[in-house]
Amino acid sequence: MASRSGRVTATDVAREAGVSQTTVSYVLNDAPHQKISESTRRKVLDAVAKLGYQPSAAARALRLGRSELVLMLLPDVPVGDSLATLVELLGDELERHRLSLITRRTQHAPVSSLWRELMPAAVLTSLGVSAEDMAGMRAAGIPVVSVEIDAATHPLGLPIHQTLIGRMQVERLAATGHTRIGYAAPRQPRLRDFLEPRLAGVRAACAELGLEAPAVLDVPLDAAAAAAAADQWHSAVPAVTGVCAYNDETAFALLAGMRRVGLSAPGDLAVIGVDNDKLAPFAVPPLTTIDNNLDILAGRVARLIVGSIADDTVSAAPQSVPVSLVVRESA
Amino acid sequence: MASRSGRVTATDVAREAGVSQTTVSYVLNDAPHQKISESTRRKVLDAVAKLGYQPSAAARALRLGRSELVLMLLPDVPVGDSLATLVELLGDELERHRLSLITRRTQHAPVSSLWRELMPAAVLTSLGVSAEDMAGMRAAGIPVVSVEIDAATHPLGLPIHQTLIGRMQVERLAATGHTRIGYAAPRQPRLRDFLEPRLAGVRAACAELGLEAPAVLDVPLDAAAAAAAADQWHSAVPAVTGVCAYNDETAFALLAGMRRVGLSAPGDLAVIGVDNDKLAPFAVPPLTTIDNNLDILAGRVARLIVGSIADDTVSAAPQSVPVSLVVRESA
DNA sequence: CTCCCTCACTGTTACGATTCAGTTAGGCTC
DNA sequence: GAGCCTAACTGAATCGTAACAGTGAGGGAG
Repeated sequence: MASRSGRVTATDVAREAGVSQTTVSYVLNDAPHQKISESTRRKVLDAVAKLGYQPSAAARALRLGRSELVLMLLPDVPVGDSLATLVELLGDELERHRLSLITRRTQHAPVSSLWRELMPAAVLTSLGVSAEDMAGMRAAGIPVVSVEIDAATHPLGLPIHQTLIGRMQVERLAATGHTRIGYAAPRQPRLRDFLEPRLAGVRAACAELGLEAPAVLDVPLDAAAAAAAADQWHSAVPAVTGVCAYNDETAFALLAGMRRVGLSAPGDLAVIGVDNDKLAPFAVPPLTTIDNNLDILAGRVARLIVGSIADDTVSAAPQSVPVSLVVRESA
Repeated sequence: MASRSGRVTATDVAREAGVSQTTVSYVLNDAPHQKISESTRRKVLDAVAKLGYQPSAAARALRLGRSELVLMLLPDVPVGDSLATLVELLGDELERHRLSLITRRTQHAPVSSLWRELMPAAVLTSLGVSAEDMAGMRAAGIPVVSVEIDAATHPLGLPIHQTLIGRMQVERLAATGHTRIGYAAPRQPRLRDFLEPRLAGVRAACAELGLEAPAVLDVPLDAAAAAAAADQWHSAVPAVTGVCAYNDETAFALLAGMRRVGLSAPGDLAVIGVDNDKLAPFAVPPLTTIDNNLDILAGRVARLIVGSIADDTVSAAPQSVPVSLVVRESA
């Protein structure tokens, strides 16, 4: 049945169904403006089922000039629980639309060679794509969706309000009576692009609430170093009594450091994280944190991508993704 | 310069360099058995650089009958820190060989439609691919690498000795004086395929060391439920004094549960996890665990894949990946 | 009866790369 | 100087799909 090669092609299906290959293509693609009789359609679909025909992604991509891949460009940062979750959810969501998600670190290869080579159906970026690449992709008709830090710079962006996250951290601490706020920053310089807007939010909230500016300290993922930071906050005059951590990992490290120097949360130092890590409920004490609701974000991003592939028009102005406070015991 | 369409093709390069398109292809692929003069080679490469030519992955895939994608089939399980890390490391490693990693949940789509559609350069599987699919892929010349549970059933497998992991957990507990062992199993039924060999290792080690069979209890990711399990172990007669957790997440939940009922590790109940999660050092007390060295595994898997694509022959019998004990304080 | 229109298809080309099977031009041998 | 060989190329077929541009049959209008 199958031609000389092993593969079952649309031509094989056509032969089996007694129609032309063109007709097979029309049936399978529900081609608009083409009248196909019900009997023919049935014959084709039966032949497809019988032969187990599966269209070749490569041939389709060559013909259409675009593949069914979605390229996600990641900042060159170790993925934490939250980013991994986003990638996972997004992959599942896109899969429902027959799209495959490919992730690449921005750093490793020039971005242009990637998209020119893969002809992705869409590109998903969070940061650091050059203006030329943006222009090139636009010229090639590739929709670019950015999960944003700064919604202003990118047209088709889905903002995560990083500043809002920082704001909410401070508001929680202020609401529980803390007036002198600390900020636990991770050491990795690569995270700075995420760190800065969050910290800006913290600063802004402090200013608005009439609090002193936050005392920023590095808290690396190391209990001993974190202990030093905890001690420094605690023994400051006036003492820092509430700390916003960059994320839950940093918060875990800080809590471990505090334990070393005999401090406990929230009594000596209240701690609030970001991400709602899977392990956050098991921290000592259970970690109060900000959930950025990546499941919702993933759904929206997927819809935005699918929409911009189909319509070829920019969808409605993207809404900011909700962010919620998860109160446990650490703050 | 570029033909009517936007894309720069090999034909454009050929025109620019004043040679045939065939020659361009030979130069770019370093075609063996083809003599290309140095001057021609230079002309072609100059034209490539000048035009910014990037070969079309789709066209190449169509011609060669195989793409540059590596398909990783995942069991339908929420990805934890360790699996996410493996995926990340593997992606980076494969990227160095111009391969792109695509992950898919086994459950969602029939596997056959996936590989027939994508024509991947290789398939990476850990579990649950049907015999027909295996045969089909073999027939299509797609190398299948399995990161193994059971090295016996798959020919080109890279075994992670899950049983060895269980064994090492028990050995650690026995070495620190524990004689009555518990096993903290996750609730998700999907994890059973990983759970069973680990538990088998635990059972075997207990038997060999002359200990009673392990007391297996469900420990879901919920502190209250984990507390019940902890209490049950502690109040058994004779009491269970050391628990092997399925993984670090389960261990975190168990430690949280113990805290609720006033038990502490390792005094009342020693706890040992698996995975060496990023947060394991920050557990209370810091979590003793088994590191399955996924970075090493990722490197080996990548090499195995690249090797089997290139040689088309099965590489040397794969060695089992080292597994190591990380001693902290919980056991 | 002729003309035209619609329905339901089919023939053929193009997408961009790889590669088999030639085809020159020049040098060497006898 | 005829014959042969090799180096250094080029022409054309091919992979599987999509879709443009027909094509014949049947029916209705005039």
